[in-house]
Amino acid sequence: MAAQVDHEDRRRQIAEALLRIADTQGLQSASMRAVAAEAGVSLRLVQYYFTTKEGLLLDALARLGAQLQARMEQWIGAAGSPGSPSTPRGIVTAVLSCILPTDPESRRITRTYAAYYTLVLSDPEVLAKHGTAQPDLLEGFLAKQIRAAQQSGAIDPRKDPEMTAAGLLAMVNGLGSSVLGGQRTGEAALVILAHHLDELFGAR
Amino acid sequence: MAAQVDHEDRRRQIAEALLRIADTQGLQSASMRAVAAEAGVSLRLVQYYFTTKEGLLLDALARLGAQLQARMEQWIGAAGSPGSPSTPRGIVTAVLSCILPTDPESRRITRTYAAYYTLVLSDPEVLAKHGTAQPDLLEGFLAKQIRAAQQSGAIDPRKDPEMTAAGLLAMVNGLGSSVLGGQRTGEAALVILAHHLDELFGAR
DNA sequence: CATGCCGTGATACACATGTATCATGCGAAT
DNA sequence: ATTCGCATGATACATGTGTATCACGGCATG
Repeated sequence: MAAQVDHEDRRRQIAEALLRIADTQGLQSASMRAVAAEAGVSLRLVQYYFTTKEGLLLDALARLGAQLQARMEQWIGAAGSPGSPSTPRGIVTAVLSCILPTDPESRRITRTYAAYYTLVLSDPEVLAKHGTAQPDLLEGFLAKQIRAAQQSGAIDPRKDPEMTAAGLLAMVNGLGSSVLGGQRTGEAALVILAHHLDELFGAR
Repeated sequence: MAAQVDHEDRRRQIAEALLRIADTQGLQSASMRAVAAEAGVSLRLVQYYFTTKEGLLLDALARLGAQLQARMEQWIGAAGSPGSPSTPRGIVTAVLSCILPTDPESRRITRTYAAYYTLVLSDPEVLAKHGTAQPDLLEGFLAKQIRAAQQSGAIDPRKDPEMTAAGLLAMVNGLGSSVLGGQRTGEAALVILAHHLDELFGAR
């Protein structure tokens, strides 16, 4: 039987309020009361749907992960739409540059992830499955694309795919951090990434 | 006249207690009382030497920066001691690999910096001068070393020094984050870095 | 109609936190 | 020797926090 109100909708509404606060003011400002106010509901409601704060944090993090994944799939799809059908280079470029905080959406996602980062460091065991699974998968995916590019002759076959993928991903992460820290603009980071991708693939 | 007690000593003692807590439990656990307890002094003393908490945080951050810089200079010096006198490649390798969280000391520094990172994101203006100056200087320094290596023929002269330096630094940052997040061991990160440095300089 | 349960509001509670205040001791300068 | 100022201790205060409790309304089912 359908409940009187849509629970999932409520949960989403509250969790996204949490993410909004984490983005704009950091996670330490995301108190239960602040989340309730941001979501336009009472404190009791937040308690009702997510019994504890940890539950709320975890649920919101899961949603954030889903958002990032959706965004990546969208960018990968868009990479092969107008021209050639999804060359490895296009896919790698899409994945990496969609992580970089250039547009408002990616800025939001990156900032919010950064807000969670500190939390993970002080509470390593709680978020074990969420934190490590995603990056490793991404790294493997990139390595596969690189290997494909090597077989089609686009990349020097002497390069190690795993190491190259890991290096690229780490670089994008670091570039993202520098953008968030205000040291560099998002466009500048994108230029640096493009430069290195140009160097990796034989284009000149 | 010399004060009854050495103020600088006390300040250092308290600030390092703050850094110790930030390293092990994160900055959000570094309350004034916790810092006082860790330093073995009364809460009043912490208030006395650093009137406000913000003052304490800033002072501790400055000390952390000094520690990192000292460590880097030491590693740069050690890079040219046994063999050749400080080749650019040695310097670049030393600088980058000394940032990576491999030994306990660098783990401590990196973790503590990470703890401050979130703070900078939510309070961008307070730490404006401290946050942006250091990385930019480092990047320029690395670019200079790369340019020198190009002139001595060790690096492909067609590479852009600034972009290469920025990319390397970002990569090391990202690698450090992955190590702290438990995704990778410090040695693994070092291997990846070495691999990319081998690729940059012509060695094979 | 009665009953019981789900959704929701108001409020309480215990605690931690940053900061301020009051007080005291102790060395030094007049 | 007295007085003044620095260093330090004990404690108070206002506020924000996560969580728990009590109470009430409405809808479905008997």
